[in-house]
Amino acid sequence: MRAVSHAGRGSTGGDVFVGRLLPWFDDHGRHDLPWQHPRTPYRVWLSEIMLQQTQVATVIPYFLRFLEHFPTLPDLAAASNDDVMAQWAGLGYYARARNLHAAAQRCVELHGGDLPRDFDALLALPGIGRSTAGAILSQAWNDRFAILDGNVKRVMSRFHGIEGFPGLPAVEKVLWALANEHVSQVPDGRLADYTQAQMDLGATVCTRARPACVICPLTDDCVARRDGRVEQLPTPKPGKTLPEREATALLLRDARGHILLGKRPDTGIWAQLWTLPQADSGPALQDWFDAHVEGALELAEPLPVLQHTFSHYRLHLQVLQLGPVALRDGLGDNERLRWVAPTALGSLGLPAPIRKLLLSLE
DNA sequence: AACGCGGGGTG
DNA sequence: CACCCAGCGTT
Repeated sequence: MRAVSHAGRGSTGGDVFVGRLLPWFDDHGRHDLPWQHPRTPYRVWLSEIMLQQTQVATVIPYFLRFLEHFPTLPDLAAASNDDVMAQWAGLGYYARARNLHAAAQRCVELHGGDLPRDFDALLALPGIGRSTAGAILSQAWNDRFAILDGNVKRVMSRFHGIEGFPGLPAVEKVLWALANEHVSQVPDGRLADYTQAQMDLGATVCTRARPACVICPLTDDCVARRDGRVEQLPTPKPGKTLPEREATALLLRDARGHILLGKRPDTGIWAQLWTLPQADSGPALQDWFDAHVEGALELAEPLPVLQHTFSHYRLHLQVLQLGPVALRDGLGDNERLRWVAPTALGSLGLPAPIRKLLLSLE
């Protein structure tokens, strides 16, 4: 993939990502995690399953206790389901424990009581997906397989400046391609370290919040760092589509060119701010107009629809412009409704989109 | 493609 | 309190 040969390699042609990550891991990576000593397939597998969506500090005591109860894979396979679930209790995502137990039994039936050293055979075991299979093969046997977990997605997104939510299939495809390209450049015998190095970097340096770019070994070649987009990447999960609401507002002027503003109620959207008279529906707006204004609403000129996003809905606001008009007798110039000179708008509390609209018209 | 699973960290 | 995470299986 061209993106790698450009961004991932220095002028010498080596892979900068790999070349800087491995020495960093030797000096600053984590080398004393329980599943690293000894780094057997069974222990690596167990750790990888426990670490799915769960942090290292949480996993460690469970991992140690679990191994005391089930020292080997056949021990686990032979255990009762209740015993396995009891050892898992508190870790969450209990399907992981069910799958772990079932996979152990399958390994006894099909693979002589060991985990298979084969990507497709691992993938066929319940609870093992593409990333976990790669993690097991690379960590347990130094085989050349990439991983793509949350850490790697974050590191890759930043290092290569990849836009788009990493959960989207199209984005994930790009990230897998980058991960595969890098892993092809890792020296023989260092695949286990490389896999751990990526996770360590993501967990301790290239963190979700407040990444420590100053001490990052990749900082000189990181696209997000270069472009000042570290805080923006990876692109966050898109929020659920907000409900849409529509409303209509009136931009009324009097003979002096003053604009009619009303004060919002004490509660609700835009509470206590001054804004244009507004209604949720056409009839409601007509009613308000007839009660307050001398003139014909039909003559009002529609402005481009304003779009404003609140935390819980998106508002499309149709503003109708009309003037000059006068208020009916006895209305206006009080604490809830008044004519305001354009020059005085800046000193009132106006909702941001309304302020922007009014100032753009002057 | 979207969702459920679960407990813990984080702003 | 809302959001996110060392993912995977199901729908």
